[in-house]
Amino acid sequence: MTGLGGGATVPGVPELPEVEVTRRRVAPLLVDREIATVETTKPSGFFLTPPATLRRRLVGRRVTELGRHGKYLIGGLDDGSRLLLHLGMTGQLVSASARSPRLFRVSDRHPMATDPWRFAGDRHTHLRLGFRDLGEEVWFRDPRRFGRVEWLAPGAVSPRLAKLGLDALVVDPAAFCAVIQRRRAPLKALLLDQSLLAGVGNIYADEALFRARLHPLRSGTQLSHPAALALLASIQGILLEAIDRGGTSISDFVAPDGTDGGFSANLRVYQRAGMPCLICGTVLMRIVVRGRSTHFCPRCQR
DNA sequence: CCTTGCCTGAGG
DNA sequence: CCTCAGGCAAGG
Repeated sequence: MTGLGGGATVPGVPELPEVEVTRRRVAPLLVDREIATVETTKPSGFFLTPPATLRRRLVGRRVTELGRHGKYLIGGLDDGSRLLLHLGMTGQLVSASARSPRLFRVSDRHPMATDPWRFAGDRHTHLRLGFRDLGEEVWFRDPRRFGRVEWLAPGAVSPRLAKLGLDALVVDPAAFCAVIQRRRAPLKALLLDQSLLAGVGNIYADEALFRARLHPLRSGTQLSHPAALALLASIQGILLEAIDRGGTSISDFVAPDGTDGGFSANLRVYQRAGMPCLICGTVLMRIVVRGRSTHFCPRCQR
């Protein structure tokens, strides 16, 4: 998923599609199962809820559902409490058993597919959930620990969730236009703002702006209604495409043969600065907006 | 240095 | 309320 390629340059940051693909793959393992064991690493910023508390609250609970809002996974438990998971930059959920640890991967060509053992039981696995009557466990690995785990009491309001805007796949066109067209900030900044629209990260923001032919520094207020509608269509289109592909952007590895596993073939501007635009041949540019790398075609995107 | 999310402080 | 710079966390 990330940092595994040793020299790969495409960051495999989980955004909405990767989180949704993870949700779909993990849900069958969790839902309607009773949590029997909870193992963690020592307390750290990764645990918004201390490991000991987590253990006490989760053991014996049955998982009723696994939902998603933006980049957050939300596990529902049978006592009305919830378990919040955020994959951060390098988080991944792994299905594992003593017999055959297996990674929830996004590509059959991923090196993890042929070498799953390298991920078994290493020091980066911070949360392990075991279930009654099920050999397989669900592991949360996260080498950089930008990910987060939080237990929410029944009825508790999570400030993190409360701040989120509508999910990028759920928001309707009118609501999107209303929120984006009255903001003066650059479109790139607006798309990254999780309180406006939840789920879009750096990669898909750049790709969506390119497909909508909009300059990342354009102000939201400068968007016509049709342009705003087109932008939302681009965003949702690329997110759905990515989900269909299995969340390709989750990979940032270099395959044994030196290729990148096909990931960058799906990217038209992200990390392609200095290369020719696939549409017009103009050299693609990289600028920094809000401290984030931003890639675009100066000719196609106005 | 690079990434995300969160926070605070400085300004409009 | 809105915008934006800067810092933090973490590791390769």
